This record gives sequence, C-alpha cells and structure tokens, in this order.
Amino acid sequence: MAAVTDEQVELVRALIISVPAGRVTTYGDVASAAGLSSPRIVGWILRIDGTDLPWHRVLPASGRPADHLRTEQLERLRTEGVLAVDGKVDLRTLRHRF
DNA sequence: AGTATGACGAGCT
DNA sequence: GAGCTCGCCATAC
Repeated sequence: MAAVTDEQVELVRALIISVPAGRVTTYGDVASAAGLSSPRIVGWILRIDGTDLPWHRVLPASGRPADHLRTEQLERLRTEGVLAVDGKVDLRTLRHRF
C-alpha cells in the first residue's frame, strides 16, 4: 500500500485548485491542510501529478521558488496580477488562508 | 538495505 | 539577511 493514499493526493489537488487567482499559498500550508506530515509530499505530488493544476500558485514559505521554476512561476503569477520583487513574492499580503 | 536526491520548513549562528 | 544543519518522507539506484 502506498504511504500516501490516492485520496490524500486528490485532497491536495482540490486544495490547490481552491486557491483563487491572484492569491498564493505555501507548501507547508497545503501539507498542513491536507493532513500530510511533511511539506515535501506536496512537492512530490506536484512533480508527479501537478501538470494539470495551477501549481504556480504554490510557493515555498521563503517566497522564492526553486531555480528551475522561478522564471516560469513568476511569469505565470504576473499574468494573474501577482507581482514579485527581486524574484520574491510578498507572502504577507498574498498568502491565501484556507 | 543503505545512500543520495528533491516543486520544503524551522531553527541556529 | 545569508548560510548551514537537521527533520521530514517518497523515490531511484
């Protein structure tokens, strides 16, 4: 049996979809809301099955995404009205509360 | 079975 | 604020 059930994966997907455009959330928040014990699981889910999700609305708590994503992520967010300063997003203001 | 790796986070220096 | 360590958990080899 998988350590993370399909149900948990679906829940994470649903949570991410529930984040409105123009807002963002963090891996830690999604993990907590989904009952996952580690935010890394969220990253794992997005890597495996996040291609059809608004994954760009999910940021690390630092506000600065990993290098391989930071360019595309910030560009996509900019399209939705989320402006980044010096490669970082102001989570204080834009973080979505579940 | 052990090691390395990764869309992360919190804590310390 | 920048850099490092450790905890976390699933995967690849």
